[in-house]
Amino acid sequence: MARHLITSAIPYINGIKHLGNLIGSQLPADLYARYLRSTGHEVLFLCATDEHGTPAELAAAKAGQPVAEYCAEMHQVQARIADGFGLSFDHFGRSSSPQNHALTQAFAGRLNEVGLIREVTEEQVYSVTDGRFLPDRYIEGTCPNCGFDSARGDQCDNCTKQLDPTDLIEPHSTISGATDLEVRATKHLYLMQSNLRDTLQEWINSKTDWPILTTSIANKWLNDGDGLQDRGITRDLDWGVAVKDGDRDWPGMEGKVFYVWFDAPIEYIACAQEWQDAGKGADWERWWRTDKGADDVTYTQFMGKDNVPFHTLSFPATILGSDQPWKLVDYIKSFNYLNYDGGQFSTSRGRGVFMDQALDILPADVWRWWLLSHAPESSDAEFTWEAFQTDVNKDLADVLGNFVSRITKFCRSKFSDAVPDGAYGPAEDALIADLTEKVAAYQAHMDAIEVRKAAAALRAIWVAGNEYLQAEAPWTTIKEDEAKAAAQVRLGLNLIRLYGVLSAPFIPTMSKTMLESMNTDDAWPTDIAAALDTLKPGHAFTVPENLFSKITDDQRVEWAERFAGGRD
RNA sequence: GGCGCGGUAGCUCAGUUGGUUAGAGCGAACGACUCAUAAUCGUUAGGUCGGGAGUUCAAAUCUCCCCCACGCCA
Repeated sequence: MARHLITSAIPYINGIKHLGNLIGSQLPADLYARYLRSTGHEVLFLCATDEHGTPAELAAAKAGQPVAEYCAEMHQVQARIADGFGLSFDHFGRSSSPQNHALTQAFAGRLNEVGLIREVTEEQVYSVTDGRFLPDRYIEGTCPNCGFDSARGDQCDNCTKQLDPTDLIEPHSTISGATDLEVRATKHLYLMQSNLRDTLQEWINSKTDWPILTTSIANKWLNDGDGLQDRGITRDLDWGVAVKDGDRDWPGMEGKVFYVWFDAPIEYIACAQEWQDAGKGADWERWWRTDKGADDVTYTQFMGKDNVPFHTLSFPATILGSDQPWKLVDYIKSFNYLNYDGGQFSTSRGRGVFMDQALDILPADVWRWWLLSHAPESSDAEFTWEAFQTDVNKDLADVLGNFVSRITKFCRSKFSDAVPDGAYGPAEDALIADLTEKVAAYQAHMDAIEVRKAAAALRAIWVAGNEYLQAEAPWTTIKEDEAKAAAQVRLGLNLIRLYGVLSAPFIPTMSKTMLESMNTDDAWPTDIAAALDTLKPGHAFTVPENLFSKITDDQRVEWAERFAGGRD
């Protein structure tokens, strides 16, 4: 029994995420959390919404709501959908929480105390009409290079030339369209990451067991060009964590907030405080402070590859820079992207399936199974409706669902709604030996967080049951030796229980149905022979409804059409 | 243009430190079975491992060059 802290990258607040976002961090994190809990470990699994920054302000304005209200509402929406997918967070927090505000300010104060903060005065574009400084990408104008009339302040999308907002001809605000822009001086705080370069490099170098994807991205940022650069950690915005030096005011920084990428990862820690304050647990520092019990915690982070630099460098720079005994991440599991039918998922164009839509058309377990068994671990992966249909129909309906169906219905028609009595023989012993190996392989992949391989191993365990039934053919056996057929059926019913237990991390709802039908517990097997002897003769069960109805060709065609693009 | 991850059977992917006839699932063909969601089980077919050169007794696996896809950055 060990202690595991697990966090998923925190999704941004403005809108509902698509399936690519889901499989990129929350879903595999949930798989791992569920597996560790099932196998008897102590787990704290945290996630939250990332609520600060300009996009949230603009989304709120578009919705005609105050930003705090908008965020509170969207947090509820995301929480409900996460629940629908069975994401078993111990707490789903908010980066806008009072806990995170205080902790973020405390970190900034501490970093200032140890001399890792410097003040920089820079020139930025200010929109008089909007009454605010504009980030580069909210300024558009004509490209001085190619004449494209919708070039953004940071880059021209037409000729790809990198720009400064001041380069643009006839620049205007994309928020209001205002043209009364002026350049004003403004002061910001920079985290001196360059001072921590060697420390970070040494730390990254020590992580020899991390995925190549993770370390290569980190090394690129550490060594590319002039190496790791100092980073601005404040912004001229209203919505965010007010810049303070601990709990004191920060002279000259009035009216400014911390950059969203400074406060968002700190929410991983603050979320544990929220978890405690919500009455769900106690002693949060036992998970986060190595001087207060967290020295035996294994901390695993899950995220998409776009988040890797912030988790391998920026956030560790905050932690290491503080020189305080905060828990550092032990393992980063990063994912590539899931593509949709030959292209990218697109939030702006509504291309692909979004989490709420997915739950509208099919049970969560179906999505969980397909996404996890195709997790983009080694490279980008591809979602197509054809593959989705054949894969889930085959795996969930034909291999697993039909197994449950055939054995329970056979038992009911030839025996009763109770486990029949019969002694196991050589064939059953052989299956037990085979499954002992297969379960060990499954667990090895789960321990290593090899998601696809674990799915394949689990499927092989399901298939073994069908192989056994086909070879032993109780429907034939029963004609000459009823006791032997009874043993075969008893084993089959016990297999349903075993499958229910082992499959729970992937398909928790179907697993629950299986276990409830078998009227049994969910104790993780340590000995397969014992596990397959759990349901004793006479144990009553019920024949469940089919676990999963297949996706029809008509449905596939309709959905492919519906999700091709055009969502608002 | 630079950098990064990839390019293995029709499809989706495995292939650990180079070593016997390159693997799995799906799909296909054929066969078996009939308890079951026309499900299941078995057998077979199919790849000059992106292209070229090199190192080696031996390369999908190492080196160099090139091509392609995707991504990041200038």
